[in-house]
Amino acid sequence: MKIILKDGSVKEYAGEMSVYDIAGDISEGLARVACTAELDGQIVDLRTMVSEGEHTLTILTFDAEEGKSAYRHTASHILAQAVKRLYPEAKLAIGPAIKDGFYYDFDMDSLDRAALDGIEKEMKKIIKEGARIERFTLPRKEAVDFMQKKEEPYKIELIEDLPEGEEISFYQQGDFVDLCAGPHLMSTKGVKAIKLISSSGAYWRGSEKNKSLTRIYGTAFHKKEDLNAHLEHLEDIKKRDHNRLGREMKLFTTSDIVGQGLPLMMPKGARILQILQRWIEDEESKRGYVLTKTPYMAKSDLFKLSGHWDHYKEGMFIIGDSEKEEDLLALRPMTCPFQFSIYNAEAHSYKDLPIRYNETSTLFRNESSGEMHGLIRVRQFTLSEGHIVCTPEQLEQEFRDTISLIKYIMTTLDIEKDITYRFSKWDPNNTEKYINEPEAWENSQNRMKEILDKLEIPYTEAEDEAAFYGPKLDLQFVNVHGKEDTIITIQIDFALGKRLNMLYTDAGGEKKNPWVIHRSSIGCYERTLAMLIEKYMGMFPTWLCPEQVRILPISEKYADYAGKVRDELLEHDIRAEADYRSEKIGYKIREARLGRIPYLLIVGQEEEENNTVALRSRYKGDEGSRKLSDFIAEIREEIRTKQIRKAETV
RNA sequence: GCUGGCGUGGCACAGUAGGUAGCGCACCUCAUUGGUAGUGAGGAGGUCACGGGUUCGAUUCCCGUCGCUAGCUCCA
Repeated sequence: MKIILKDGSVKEYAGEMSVYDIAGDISEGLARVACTAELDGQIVDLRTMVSEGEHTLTILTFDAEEGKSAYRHTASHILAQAVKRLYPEAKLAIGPAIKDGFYYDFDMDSLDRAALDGIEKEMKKIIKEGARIERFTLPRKEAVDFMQKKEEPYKIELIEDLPEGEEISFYQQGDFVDLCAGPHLMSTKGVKAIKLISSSGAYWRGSEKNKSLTRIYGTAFHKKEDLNAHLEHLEDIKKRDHNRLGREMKLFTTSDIVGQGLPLMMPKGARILQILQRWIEDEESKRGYVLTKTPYMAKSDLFKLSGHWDHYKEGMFIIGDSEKEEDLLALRPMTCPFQFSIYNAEAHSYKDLPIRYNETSTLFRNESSGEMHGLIRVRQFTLSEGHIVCTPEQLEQEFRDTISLIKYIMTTLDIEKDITYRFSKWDPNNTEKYINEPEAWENSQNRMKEILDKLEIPYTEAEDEAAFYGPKLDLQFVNVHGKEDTIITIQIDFALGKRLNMLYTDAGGEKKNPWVIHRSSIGCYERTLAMLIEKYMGMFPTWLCPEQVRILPISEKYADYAGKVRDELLEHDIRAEADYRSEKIGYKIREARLGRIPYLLIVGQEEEENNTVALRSRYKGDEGSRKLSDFIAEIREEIRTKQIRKAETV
């Protein structure tokens, strides 16, 4: 047979050979580090026998994504083996490789850190033993019998769910056998550096209706140094965690007695939200939006009409005694029905459309207790919420304009590279969650897809992620923990206009239901702030800083001048504080040192005499002395243009 | 909601194999200080989240509640 390697060179062999043996023939070193291979475009196990004929073959090592997967998947089997040795009664579920590591789910009691350490030790022992990993297959019936004998009910369920005719493969290392599609390394010895990270609960097959299993997370690297670097990196990114940084920077706090999911914005945090909100409201106004201000609650009748009562009741705070239902009020989880009521307060002609409503809208959602997280998942939040009411002909242009607004916001905040687009569609089988009008769903999803493709938006599609009334384009952000959240959303709504009987008169005098775009521009302010904290590690761009300049007199003698400088800055809308207490200089400049206050002005005799300031910035460090008026002009320009400057010194 | 972990002065943490608690930073007072967490002296601040149980005695052990947190599930 003829094997074409990735560098184009050709090897010829007589008779069948395994991928592993070919790797060994290329070089012994390559065989040692081989994790998996790509044979004729398919990822295959190293044990795969290559038949006669011409083939292309690339040996994949830990450096390749697929290699990492195979490597870590093998590590997960070692984990499973170790667990079975220490806890023979544990039942195996599944154990895949994931980004940066692997996990394995077991039906067993929960584990503490000491138990994890014990398992980790056993894993290292297994690696040292270096058992060969063998692959074999069984017919379905025998596979089930085999797992029955091993008393592995979850594995039996998995086998039974495999499509008829699919090859059922197993991997064995020593006395441990696992149902697995592979690929795997050739020996447990191949796994060099492992670490168990944590354990937690996880539902069997991801459904809360099923049994809760114990999941163990771990990671594995080819080199010890890389593992250590990764662990350090994990520690490092925790320092960006908005939940930690936001509290440390006194942006927000929480209180047991106030309640879960109800963060308290402290003066600095509130300041940032105010800056963002003013900016967004002004920007939207420039783009033809009109502001509304609607109630925080409404009679349940409104939500029954809108469909929220049927599709979103679980997520709502209901006020009043549910026994006397006619009197029930509910806090609003969304603004739509309110803005629609404003629309309905007058008669509309097609000439009025589009109408773009926006509101900085405080919303309430009764999230389950385990969902709350810092500023990212809360029970009360403020959304830059808007609804565009338009004709079918206007839909595309309005969608375009919405995207353009969002892009402007993301560019200004410098987060456009940090987000991904998700086209969220309904699931026709989930009739509980969605308004069941398949035709309307098809129609609006097609409409959205068409627009997205035209705008060349690089999106991924997601089933069963839509709103109950229509498809969404979600802008996704990944937080420091690697968890993805929606930061901004644009939705096409085919349903609520009809439900709430929204109408306009078209050119022919006919009454019609308009289309509605639900959209956020900057998202929910709390969540967006969380993202900005993590993005900037607390070093916000100057225009967003709650404190932009701090003035420090070198001795109390110059406190007056420091005060004068501060007043002058405040006069020019620059947020400045002066600190007279010279014994505090050291501590007070800590934040400036960390880059959280971008500018530090030091003043003494020389500065007072010449009306100058000695400037230190996070951008350039010691920038020397300059005229106060020059400094003011510079910083004002930076704030006005919302510059994103890169910190060169911190 | 589920499965873990955690909850000690404003913040970040020690500690107690059960005998009612400390450190650092911050805070207050005095002195000193012309240069980037300055120095010296002194001081205040905690019923160890809350409720119950076991015990002669609980911050420490057990149970419950609340909150924080990592996942899962669900969502902006």
